[in-house]
Amino acid sequence: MRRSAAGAPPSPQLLEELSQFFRLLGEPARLQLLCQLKHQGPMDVASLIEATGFSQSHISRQLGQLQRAGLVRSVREGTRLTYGVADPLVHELCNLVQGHLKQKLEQQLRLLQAS
Amino acid sequence: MRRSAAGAPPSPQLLEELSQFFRLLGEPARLQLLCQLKHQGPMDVASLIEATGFSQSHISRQLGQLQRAGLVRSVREGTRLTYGVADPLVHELCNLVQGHLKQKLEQQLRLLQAS
DNA sequence: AGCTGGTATGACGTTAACCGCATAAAGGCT
DNA sequence: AGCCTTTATGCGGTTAACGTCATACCAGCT
Repeated sequence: MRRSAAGAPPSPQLLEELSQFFRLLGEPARLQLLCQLKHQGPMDVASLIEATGFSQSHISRQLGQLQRAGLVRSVREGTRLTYGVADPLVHELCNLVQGHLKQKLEQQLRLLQAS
Repeated sequence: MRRSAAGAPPSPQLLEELSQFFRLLGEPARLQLLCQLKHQGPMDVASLIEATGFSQSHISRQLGQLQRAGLVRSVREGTRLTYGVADPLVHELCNLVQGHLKQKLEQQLRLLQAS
């Protein structure tokens, strides 16, 4: 067992899928929609428009992508759709990254205080 | 305590930083470099060029971004630099997402078999 | 059926990111 | 000092994604 070598090298295809997923969260608008849904619970599109100020078509596109990725699920209520988070994954990811960002800032603080 | 409402609503600034971080991993080239370093351990730039086929300037730029994000750290060895992963975070993130992708595929399989 | 409210989608301008080429900057030699 | 090797950076073309407008689609109602 080699040191520092973890698992198998990821195939190009997996690499592409992983980066494609991360790219979804790399767009502030989509991340905002996800956080909004996480924070407020399921919402219909009209509420999302009101909450974010985005246009209807924009929201529809973003939610479509998120739904295809399995992050969000829609339920019909009469003529309108209500969207909700379908997987807590995003929340966990954000928490992990947030912890990393915090650590980085603390480190920078220590460097400044040491000078 | 409200149901389905987790934590505070993320500030626009945090949202931007989070998405910026995810955008780093949204580029296949960067993710490949990270995985390469994770898999092989620390490597110098020449080895990375050989392993990935990317141009020197390209690699330098990507590693620069990753280093500013605190994901990678460089050590001078004479005239050349050796880069290594500075945070296991990316590995954890990829594992989480990979699990999600797997689950999604299994679900699609079940849907096909049910038809 | 037609009509209305709600959502998705084709087309398109605009912005941002990638990526390579050439070159500058930095460190190590004689 | 000069020279060479290695890495970083300004510049520019190209590609991909965003975001809007207009429009098509879809479900429910009279």
